[in-house]
Amino acid sequence: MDKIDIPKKAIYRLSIYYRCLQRLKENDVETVSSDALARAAGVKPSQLRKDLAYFGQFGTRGLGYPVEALGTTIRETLGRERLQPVVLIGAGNLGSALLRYQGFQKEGFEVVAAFDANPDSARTRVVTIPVFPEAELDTFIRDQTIKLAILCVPAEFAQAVVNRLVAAGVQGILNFSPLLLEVPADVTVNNVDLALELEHLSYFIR
Amino acid sequence: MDKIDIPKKAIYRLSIYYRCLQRLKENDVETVSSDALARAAGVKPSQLRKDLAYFGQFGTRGLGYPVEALGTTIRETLGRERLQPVVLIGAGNLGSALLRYQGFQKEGFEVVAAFDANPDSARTRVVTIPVFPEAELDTFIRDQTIKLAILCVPAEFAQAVVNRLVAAGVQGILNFSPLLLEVPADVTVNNVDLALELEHLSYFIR
DNA sequence: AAGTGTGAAAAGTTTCACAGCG
DNA sequence: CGCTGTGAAACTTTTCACACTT
Repeated sequence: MDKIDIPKKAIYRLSIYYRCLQRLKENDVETVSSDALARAAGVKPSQLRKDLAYFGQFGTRGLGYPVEALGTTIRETLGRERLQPVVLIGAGNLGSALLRYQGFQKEGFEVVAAFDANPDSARTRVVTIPVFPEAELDTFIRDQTIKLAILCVPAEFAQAVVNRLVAAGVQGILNFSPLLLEVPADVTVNNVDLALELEHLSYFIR
Repeated sequence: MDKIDIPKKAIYRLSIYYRCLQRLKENDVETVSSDALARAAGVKPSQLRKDLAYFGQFGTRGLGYPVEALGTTIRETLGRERLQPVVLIGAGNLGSALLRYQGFQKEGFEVVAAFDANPDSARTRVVTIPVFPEAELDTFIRDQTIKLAILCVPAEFAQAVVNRLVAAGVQGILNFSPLLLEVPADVTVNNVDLALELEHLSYFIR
């Protein structure tokens, strides 16, 4: 894998480009210039071209990029050729909202199961995704070879749950606990820290 | 304001340091070295020192940083001396979960009101924060001089709502719509794009 | 002529190493 | 002596400018 020298931020942008390409495809656009796609994605054209160049040559000089083919390539690059199953741990307030959130399915992720210390609680009954007791987490992940997990448990349990997830084979964790998680180098953690984001904003208002 | 040449990422880290300092304070620690605080925050000691140096000199050589005083300074730097009122727009699935989310209050933000096209919907009844019809948004923000908003409306309405927020005086927006928002230069938008974060992870699993 | 691909410059950020202070 | 503050070096990422292809 020569993923080493590609800026991490470029990977994020790839997802954004992919979304824009999908919209273009829906509108039956066949070709798009770096200029137009960059504007849609909110980046500079030169950056878009540089980002795409990390993965190969996709454009035709004088013409632009083929919408469909570029979309497919990015999809494959992101490892999204096939539907990724995801589990969610902690179906509390935020967790159960995420279970109902349509954005994940819309982008082609399937939340196949949720786990909670108290699976019968009122909140979890609303959703159609099955909620299992937390104890079954390890075997489920192993049996279904799940690689992605969304973590919504209270901060004090987060590290313990992460250790179990990692041991069971999870390689990517979307973490909503405001906490620094310790994981081996081959596991990626993405932190979504809502209070932190709000705090960051408050610096910029005068 | 000489906020110009401070790395944006340093601002994020400031919030993290602040949290760590709060924990230390709770444990009655009076002084902390850059080494210890950096480890708690998950950064290199040299980076911590550099970050703090952007704002002045707070440490005592040979000793470390005073926990309480440094906390206060960071708090002021982040513009958090006083409780910041926040409004939330769009009390749907995700929005109403955020209304119930305790993390914001825990970090000293008060979500004072929510607005929704359909304020009487079942979901919004659970929460104690008042949910007003969307039409009252503009006057409320103006009257209460609200500067921060959390945006959870469906993507197709997001830009229109943002225009109203900005016109009413909002300067910071925490945006949960997977959409590029257009705002004037003096308004800051923080995007939390959940599907994007998951997609990003899927690149790193093999 | 239009628009990509890319080396090189610029800008931004992190890390180092050590002088200097308590 | 211990630990901060900081200039300079190293590294990363973005932007530019233009050669090159269709």
